[in-house]
Amino acid sequence: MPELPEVEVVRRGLTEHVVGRVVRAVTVKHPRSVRRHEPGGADLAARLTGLRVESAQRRGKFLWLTFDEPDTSLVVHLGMSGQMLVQPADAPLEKHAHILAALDSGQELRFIDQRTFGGWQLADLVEVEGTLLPEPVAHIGRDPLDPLFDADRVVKALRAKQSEIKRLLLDQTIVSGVGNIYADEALWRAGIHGERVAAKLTRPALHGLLTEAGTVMSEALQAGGTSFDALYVNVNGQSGYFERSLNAYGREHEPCRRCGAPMVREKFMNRSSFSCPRCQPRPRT
DNA sequence: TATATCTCCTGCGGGC
DNA sequence: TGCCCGCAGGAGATAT
Repeated sequence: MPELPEVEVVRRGLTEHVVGRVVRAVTVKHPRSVRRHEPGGADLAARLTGLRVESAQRRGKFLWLTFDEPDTSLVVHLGMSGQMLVQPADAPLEKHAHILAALDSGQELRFIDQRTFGGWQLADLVEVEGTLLPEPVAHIGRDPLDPLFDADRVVKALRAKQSEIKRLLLDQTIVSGVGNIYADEALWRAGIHGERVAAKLTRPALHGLLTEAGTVMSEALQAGGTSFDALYVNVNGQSGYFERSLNAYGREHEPCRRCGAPMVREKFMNRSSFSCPRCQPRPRT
């Protein structure tokens, strides 16, 4: 499932294979994949055709391409199962290939998305605190790998919240890029239970948690991302290998790699959370 | 205003 | 074998 490291792997792949190329034609095969582009798939296809890709950028889990047409961007979110593949135009079509963009290189950029949570949309670029961002990304906070990430500011924002810390880690407007997997990993490394109320955590504890979030995602990025199945692959169709290094996520009943206690799985926000009951004690009620 | 919950979707695995 | 159900989860919409 694509989180920040996986999205960054895709961004790098796009930089290598798509930047500098001209879009020759676009085919939208599934309307849900362009549902956030309000004028519709035909408009998206018409406006993309003829543009030269100038850069591939990212904030958190949002990707976007910029073009030789100023102020225009193509925002891509991979959702839960999205892939961006660059294939020869005559390669067999993948089952869930929903958008095809023919490039002047003779290759095709394909958006493949089994669960259709992701999608493409064209958006204007707007300036936010000195940085140009697509309008749909303007409200997203900086991620821990961003050179301008301001940990003091994020800690201050967290300490003003009466909500559980894991819920806040997943709130992309506060700190972006963290999904369910890396939230559990960062909390395990920091020794904090996800249901602790943020406002009751100390500043050093929150700084430590943010540091761990950045560290775990950096390590995952070096490994090429996390992959549990065929749903996540990078722009070349290769899977990541970081799942071998996960300490919390998916390890129910397995011994904690720090203290040996059996890891537990709990329901939180309609999804699974994995933690060590000894290293990450639940908050006192 | 802040916080919590619901909804979208598809493939897989378990139970019967 | 085939059917049904629960599960996975990002982010916007809706409810409290």
